[in-house]
Amino acid sequence: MKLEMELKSTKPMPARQKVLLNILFTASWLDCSITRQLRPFGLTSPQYNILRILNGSAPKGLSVLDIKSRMLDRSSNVSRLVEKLRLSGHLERVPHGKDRRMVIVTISELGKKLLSDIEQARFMGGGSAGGKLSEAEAMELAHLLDKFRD
Amino acid sequence: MKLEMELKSTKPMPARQKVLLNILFTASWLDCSITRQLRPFGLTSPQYNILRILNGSAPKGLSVLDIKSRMLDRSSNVSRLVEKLRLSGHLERVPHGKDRRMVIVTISELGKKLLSDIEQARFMGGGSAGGKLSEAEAMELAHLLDKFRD
DNA sequence: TTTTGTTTAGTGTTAAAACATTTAGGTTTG
DNA sequence: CAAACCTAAATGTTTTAACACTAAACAAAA
Repeated sequence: MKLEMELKSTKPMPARQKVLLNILFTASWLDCSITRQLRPFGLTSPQYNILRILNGSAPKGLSVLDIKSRMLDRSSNVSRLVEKLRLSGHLERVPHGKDRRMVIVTISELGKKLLSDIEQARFMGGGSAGGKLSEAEAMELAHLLDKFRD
Repeated sequence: MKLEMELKSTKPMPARQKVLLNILFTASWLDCSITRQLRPFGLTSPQYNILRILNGSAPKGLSVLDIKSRMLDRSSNVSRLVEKLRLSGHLERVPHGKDRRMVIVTISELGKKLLSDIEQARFMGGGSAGGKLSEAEAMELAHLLDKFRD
């Protein structure tokens, strides 16, 4: 559905403002959908984000700051999120050998299994967001978003 | 900067997944920028959203549910946000004549003034996000986002 | 009319975000 | 070396989000 419909906007809007609202609205819509998909697995979306980052850099781990710098939401409190995931057994924390201020965080086998379970549920659910977009359109969209942030 | 750079992503990603991450990242970036701009005015971004919705439908007011259905983030607790804005004098609440369950919310003069102050500060700051996009690109981006949600 | 169900707004509670601050370890410089 | 400074992680505190639930008013039907 078009944004104007979604927001029941009456008056016409300048294109740049429409884009701005559309980005915020689409992201909220998407995050809501992701949250719903993650719920049965007991994960929040920032937690999921961390697990995927760690999985991507496995078997090497990352420091807390390295994780933060790779997150979608840079205002996340990584220390507390990591502690939660450690308590649930999805990652491990080991002190850094050289610099004892740092902590190296690594995804555990249980964490990897959870990620693959989620992947599979998504595949089964078929609900892949953005499915209406062609490959070329997806690339164009990503490019325009990059340009938007410039 | 390109998304891969921002997220320090090493491995190549399928286009649709890249779009997904890009939408979430861009929205978080944008929301952070808006929050920073609103801070001096003592407004949060959902509060600002409500004031703009009410301003758009002034002089007629809207019910709490009508406001909610027009918000960017549909999970907002409009009752509490409205109460906050009422306490700060930026809007007014009057019970609906016919249906006493409803409350009609209207932006106040103070609320209108606040919006125009914010508008002006933005214009002065010059920091209009998406400034690098041409009119045509902005329209294309909005269209692709609409299609993404389909 | 009374019962049943529905809609609208508000509330209660828990968890998480936002933001500053602290603690501890490391680095640099006098 | 010691003092000042910087960096990484954790913590404290306040506000807000998330979610279910309640209360009141309306609507419909028996």
